[in-house]
Amino acid sequence: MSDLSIGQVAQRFGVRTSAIRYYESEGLIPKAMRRAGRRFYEAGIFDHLIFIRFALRAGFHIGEIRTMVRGLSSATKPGERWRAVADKKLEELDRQMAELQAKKRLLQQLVKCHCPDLAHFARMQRKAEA
Amino acid sequence: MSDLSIGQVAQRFGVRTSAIRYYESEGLIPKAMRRAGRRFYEAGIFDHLIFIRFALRAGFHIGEIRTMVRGLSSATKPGERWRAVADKKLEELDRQMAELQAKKRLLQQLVKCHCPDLAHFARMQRKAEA
DNA sequence: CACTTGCTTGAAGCGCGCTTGAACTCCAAA
DNA sequence: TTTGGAGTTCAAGCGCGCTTCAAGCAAGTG
Repeated sequence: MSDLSIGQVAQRFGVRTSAIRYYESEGLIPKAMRRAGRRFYEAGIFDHLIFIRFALRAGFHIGEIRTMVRGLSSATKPGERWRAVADKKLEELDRQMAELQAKKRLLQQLVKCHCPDLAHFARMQRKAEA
Repeated sequence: MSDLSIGQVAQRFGVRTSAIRYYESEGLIPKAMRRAGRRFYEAGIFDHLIFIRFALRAGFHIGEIRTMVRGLSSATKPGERWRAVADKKLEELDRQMAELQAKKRLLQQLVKCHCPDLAHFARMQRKAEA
């Protein structure tokens, strides 16, 4: 049988075995078949892993990924259902962008101010707040 | 005496007492004077708290803030020493921005693809990687 | 047979900015 | 007096995406 052990899958894909077991425990990949208690995988597992890697890189959390792959057995096409999730995530990323911009603005204040001491800085802040 | 208890400071500034104790334990604010074992503060404490709040909002970690306030007793002006730290943080924020942009690009792929199933998505990904 | 290697499970650890809890002290009001 | 509220310290908890550890089992090799 050309089935792969968890170690082989992990090595080929470039993750640790612990990660794969974790994905299984979290329901991101189907339960592997067992032989003598050990997990064995068919080539299709890589499709799942590719999706997980993609989704993590795109900023999805484990729970969101679970939601996306759980729906795989449903009638509608994955692409359709994923779009809604992706759109929400895009909004979230935009919020994070705005936060980063806000931080940059603050930092530029700090760079501009040649503060002689804490009290001076605090007065400046209080003025800015008001 | 018009000194403030930790509860009064916390309420006026809008944080919990536990946060103030934590800042003290981490060396972000000077050790408060004690009366019968309890902390009492002068008005100057707010300058410190304002700086901490500002720095946290700007994305600094506790350790970085400690570095910034520890240097307060040094000869050079705070503004001067802070600038170097702020510049490094600005670079870090730019890296984070780039990461966010990368995530957005990935998400847009997902939105564009009307994937009929996982295998289709995986093939697409493999092609994109190559 | 022993030994090694890779696997199994469940539980605990990580970093970080606090919060929460347990067990205690101190002071003021009823 | 007793009750309550606010303070003290130290230790543990949180979330999250795994990793690491402990203790043991299965299969192949000498």
